[in-house]
This record gives sequence, C-alpha cells and structure tokens, in this order.
Amino acid sequence: MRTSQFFISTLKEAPSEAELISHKLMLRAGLIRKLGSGLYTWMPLGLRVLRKVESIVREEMNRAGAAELFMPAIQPAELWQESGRWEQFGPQMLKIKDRHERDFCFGPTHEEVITDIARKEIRSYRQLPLNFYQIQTKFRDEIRPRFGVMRAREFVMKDAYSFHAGAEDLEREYRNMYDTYSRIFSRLGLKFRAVAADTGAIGGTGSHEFHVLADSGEDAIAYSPASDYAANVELAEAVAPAKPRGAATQNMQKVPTPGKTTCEEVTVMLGLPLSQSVKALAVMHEEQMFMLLVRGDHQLNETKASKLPGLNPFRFATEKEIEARIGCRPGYIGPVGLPKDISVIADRSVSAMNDFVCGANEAGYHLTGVNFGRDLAEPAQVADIRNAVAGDASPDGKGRLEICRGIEVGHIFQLGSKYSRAMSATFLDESGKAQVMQMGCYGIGVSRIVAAAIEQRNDERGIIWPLPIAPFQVAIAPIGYRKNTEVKNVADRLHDQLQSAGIEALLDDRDERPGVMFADLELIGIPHRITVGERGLKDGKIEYQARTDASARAIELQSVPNLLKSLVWR
RNA sequence: CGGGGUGUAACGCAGCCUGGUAGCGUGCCUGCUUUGGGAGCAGGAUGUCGGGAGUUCGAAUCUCUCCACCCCGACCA
Repeated sequence: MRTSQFFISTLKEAPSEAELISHKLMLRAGLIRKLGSGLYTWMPLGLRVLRKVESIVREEMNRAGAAELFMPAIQPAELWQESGRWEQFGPQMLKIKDRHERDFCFGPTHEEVITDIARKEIRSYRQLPLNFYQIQTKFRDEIRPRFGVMRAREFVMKDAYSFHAGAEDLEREYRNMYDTYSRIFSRLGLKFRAVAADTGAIGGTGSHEFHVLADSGEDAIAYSPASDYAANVELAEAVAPAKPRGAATQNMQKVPTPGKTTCEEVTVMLGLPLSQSVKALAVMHEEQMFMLLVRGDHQLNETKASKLPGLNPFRFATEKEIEARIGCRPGYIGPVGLPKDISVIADRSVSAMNDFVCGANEAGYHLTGVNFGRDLAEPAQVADIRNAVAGDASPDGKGRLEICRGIEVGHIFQLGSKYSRAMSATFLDESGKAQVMQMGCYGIGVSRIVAAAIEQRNDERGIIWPLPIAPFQVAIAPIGYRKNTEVKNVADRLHDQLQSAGIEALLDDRDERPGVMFADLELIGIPHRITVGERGLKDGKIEYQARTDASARAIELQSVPNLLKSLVWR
C-alpha cells in the first residue's frame, strides 16, 4: 500500500476535547474522527486495526467451536417486553418508531433475539450444546460518553450466547470461553488479567471480567502474585486482620484540634500514623442513622456497605441531619458517647484497633487513646465495608494483594435460565420432557480493545502497536523519492517484494521531508521501518529501525526481505 | 440527570473585563530555494466569532434564550 492511495491524516496537536492518551493519539494519528458525542468514523487506518482485532477474535471463536451468525441491529419492542427489559433497560436503550408507529430499539445487546432464535430452532437435547456469536455494532445511549472510542455510544462488540441441556455443560463451555478469551488477548499481544466479577442481578454461578492492564484504566484490580486470585477492588474481600485487638495502653484523652477535620490533618498534627485514626461516616437508611467506621487510611466501599441487611439502600447524611442528631458538625464526629438510636457498624480492621483516634462529637476536638469495651461499647455490627488495599492478605489465603489498574474489554457470564425461562426456550430431554435451556453469554468490546491497546502501549512519539494488530507491519520511508530514481526504484521494488511475500508494507511516497515522514510513521505506530536513502544506497545498504528502537542500523539491501520475514512471521 | 467548564479558520489559541466591524502559531495553496528528524524566503486563500432574540448609532465583546461539546459522579464491552 502506498500513502498516496491510502489516506494518512495526522495532527500535530490533539483536539482539546481529548483527555485520555489513547483518545488523543487516535485523533492525532487519524484513526478515528468524531461525528457527535460518542459517535466516531473509523478512518481507513483505524479500520485496518479494528478488522485485525475482529479477525483474531473470529478465528479463536471458530476454533473454540462457536458458530458465527449476524442478527439485526434493530429489534422489535415485543421481544424486550417479553423478557421484561423494555422498561428495565431504561434510557440507556435507544428506542425508535417505524412509519407505522411500532416500537423498536437499536440493540444494546442481543439476549432476546438469540433466545428467540433458540426457542424456535432448538427442539431436542440432541441439538445441544450450541454457541452462537456475532461481531456487530451495538448502541447504548450512555449517560456520559467519553474517552473517544473507549466509551462510545455506538461501538463494535463480539457477543456470544451458548445453550445447554444442563448446568454442568454450561460450566464446561464457560471454561472453554475463559480459555478462549485468554488465547485471544494473548494473541492480540496485550497484557491482561482475568478477574472474578460480581454475578450481581444476573445470577448464576460465575462471571469473569477480562482487563487489559494500563495505569490509566478505570477499574482497580486486586490480585495476588502468589496465586491466580484477582478481583475488581469493588468486590475483593478485605479480610479481617490476622492479629487480634491489642490491649488498651493509653487513657482516653480529649485533645483540641481546631480546624482539623480530616483524619490526615488530625494525625499529622498529633504526630501519629494515619492508620491509628478512625474515620466516622454518618449514613441514612430511611429515617434511621448509622455510623460507619473505617480506618483513617482506608476507604469506604459503598457497594459492600449497601449490601448490609439494615443499609439497603443507604445515602450519606446531610450536614443538617448530622448536627441535629449528633449535635456536632461533620469532621469531629465519632463513635464515643453517641445517641443510642444511632447504631455503629465497624469495618473488620477497625474492630481490631486499640488506642485509636476519633472525633469527640464536639467541634474542634478529637479523642486519643480510645478503646472498645472500655470507652465505648463494642460496635453493633462488624463487617467488611472497605476497599481492599495493597498489602492486605489475599482472600484465598495465598500471599498479599497488590493493586493494578485495568480496562474491561471482556466479560463472561453463566446466565443460567434467566432469559430462557422468561421467553420459554425449552427443549425435550432424553425422556421426552420439556426442560428450560441453560445459557451463557460472552462479550468482547472489539472497538474498545483498539483504544485499550494504545493506552497500554505508547510513548512520547505516539502509538506502539503490537505486531498482530498493527495497521501495517512495515513502513518504507524513501528519502528523496521523486528526486533520486535509485531511491525510488529500490523503495518500489522493496514494497512489491514484501507485498508478494505476504508482508503488509506501507510505502510513504508522499515525498515529504524525512522528519515529517519519521514523525508520522512513529505516531501511527508501525512496528518496523525501512529507510531508503542515497546515503546508504552508495554502499548497497538501507536502514532498519523497530518502533521501539532508539536508533536505526544499516542493513544489506539483499537481506531485507529475510530479515522482515523473520520479524513478522514469528 | 446533578455539579463545573468551553464554544472565534482544518488543529491549538488570543481578543471579550472596558462595545468601534477579526488576529497569532501550525496546517493548506502558489513560486523559488532546500532535502537524513516536523525546512527557508516571498506571495495567497479560509471565519455566518455555536444558533436565535434583545440592548445600542454600532455587538465576537453586554443581556436573555436555545444548542453543541468537554470535565467530575451513578452505568457498562
């Protein structure tokens, strides 16, 4: 391919709307162009990457025994009313009417359509199991689209749905998909991690998210290097401290802390470690106030807290409510001498503390040397209500947790019978009895992978594509293409040779100055570059530089095709 | 949807406070020179100043209103 026929449109400066590195680079490299909020055109260069991701996904799904089909993007309302999700999905679903005023939606996902197919097509256990998938455009009317293609409203997703005669077979296929996903992300050349996820409202016995690791990722993942434990921090259990509570060694003292309202400020002023303080958070469940206690250096996990029996759902108390019930403004509240109708819920690590610091329920004062049992009653409830942090013991008992960040690019579920029951997808078993099918579903955010790959792999010069998804494998940069016929001839010949050897080469025939070419080719992130110039040709040499190399090295012209074959066909 | 912010040329921005008819850098076009890391010189083109309404002799600038986009929160591949 030649740049003159292809379309290269790079930007020196990123449009101001982009904040995330991958978003900026995709815009700068001309991979995408925005049409509206969360709506993007995939330009030729970007589309090549997207297609490569797709084909790796497709190959591995086929190899795993799944069958590709293609469902309509527009779906009739009736199906969604049948599953009960027409209302439930809410404003995230783009609803439309046809000319007869009939309701449709632009599919945000395809459980309904596939279940409809299954119930019509599958009659016998002999036809099971089956796994159907498609790669298709979805539309979700996100509350806040952002980060370019990372959270777009229209995006490309691979969605697969499996059907089984029983739970055991579903579990087998689930493992099969787990392994397939691992292969896919390995082949894409990305660092990733499979993470235990909340099965939540969907139910079933298992769910995993697949995350591409990147410091800028939206999700925090807790994992144990000593085992295969990994979970979203939101879900990761913060285990109780191994050491039991120490005995009281100090007397409780009221100390003035004027103007110091945060644990940080108070402990700094008192010269104590942050972990010696207790953070008190007043929350409301209906008309009942609760005080949640978390260690000063920990963070409340609202998801965990909202699952506690008395707290579902809860909200933070307002400043007025706190003053009315505790008689003190927030910043100085604590569990000592609290009105009896406010019950105290302590995190596990708080319940193991002695001689701690907390608010005195009096503006401008805190208490030090506080101990449960002596200065105040034991907490009414002790529970896991904080986020796991690095250094916590792993919940599986093996090693200590570390925290990393990731971008969710895949999610697999065991759905069980949620949809098949609602939509009566049944089959006849060996004894001729109707049974509800077991279902699994498996998603991959194809377009998001492109952004995630850039997020994981970039430098100050631009994108660094993993070879398997690079838009081109090799770039040829001729210096003085139109001026020096030898340069032109060598570059043209090289291009044709590589092409016929099945290597995807991009010949930059724009006749730009070298600086411009190099900058563009690096921004675009092509893994290998061949520079053809008068200087080297005198000695029958060209130069080779990998995208990750600091400088180029001279190579015999004859050895180029072999060198590239060895680089490209690993 | 709640909170914050921004809309001026293809991209990045100034001008707005204090009203007087549109500017800078990059990019783009032409010519000459140059040619190994985003060239130099000369010339040139490009704007409904987000839309509408108002105030005013006069609005990018002041007022009202609508719209779009971005950031922070709940949601998700």
